[in-house]
Amino acid sequence: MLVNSTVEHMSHPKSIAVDEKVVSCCGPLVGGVMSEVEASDMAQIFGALSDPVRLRMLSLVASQDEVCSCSLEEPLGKSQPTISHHTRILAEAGLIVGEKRGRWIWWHVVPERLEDVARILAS
Amino acid sequence: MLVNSTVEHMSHPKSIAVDEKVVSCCGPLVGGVMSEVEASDMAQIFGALSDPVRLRMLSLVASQDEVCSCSLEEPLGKSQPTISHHTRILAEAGLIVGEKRGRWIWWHVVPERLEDVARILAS
DNA sequence: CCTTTACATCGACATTTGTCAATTAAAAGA
DNA sequence: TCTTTTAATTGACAAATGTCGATGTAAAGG
Repeated sequence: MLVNSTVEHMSHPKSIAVDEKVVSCCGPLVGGVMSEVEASDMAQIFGALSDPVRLRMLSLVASQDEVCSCSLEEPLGKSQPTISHHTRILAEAGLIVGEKRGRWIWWHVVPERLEDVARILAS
Repeated sequence: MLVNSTVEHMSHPKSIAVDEKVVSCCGPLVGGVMSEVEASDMAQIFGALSDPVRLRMLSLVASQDEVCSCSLEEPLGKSQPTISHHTRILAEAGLIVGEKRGRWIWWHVVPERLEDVARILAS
């Protein structure tokens, strides 16, 4: 999500089921069959990781610990609206966070979130 | 992939880059920016995990260690062609393997594959 | 053979997704 | 206030995706 440095933190809107029920406990191998709600929440996260541009974007953000949107256009070869579109999807999945300072938004990864997703798969 | 018990094992067709370069070493946080080929390979795997029906299907298969396609239709509430479609996508991502015995195909998960994907995220 | 059963394939369709040009919004500096 | 810069939003469009009915295929049993 996007965080304004002069304002309170926003919580991830769609991460409740994953955070509390799935991630903290176990992977899909345990605890019976996944509910439709759990499945939809998890699908949203994996959907954010299912695009090559977003995966390269994520690795770019991870390679430094702060990257502004403007410096993503050139290495990814995409237009400014497309970059904005993809950062939004990664942010809504809780994988990156943007902090607005002046005219720029500085993105950084959320390592705990990546670990959460990893824990879903390997119980 | 699909494995016929009377025939040799098939290797996963699209998993080379992930298996050798990404998974065995590190997550997206290390080793510079991801190449387009690596990103496409990983996106295919995450794409297989980005659908609620497939996630529930995976958890169903994981909950027992062998499930035939026919017993997936009812709990998932989808038609037989749709089930076939989704099993194929999960299998092409290397997440499940099907073994044909008689008229049935018995599916089971590939835990090592799940661990591979987990290792991509949490280096 | 013929029938039945389990699964794959095909064709069609609606929905979703990725993309960009054009425009809007907001922040900073002159 | 006016201009510049950075990012979000809108509108449009092609491509990909999920779904099912209809049909094809292969295995087993009469």
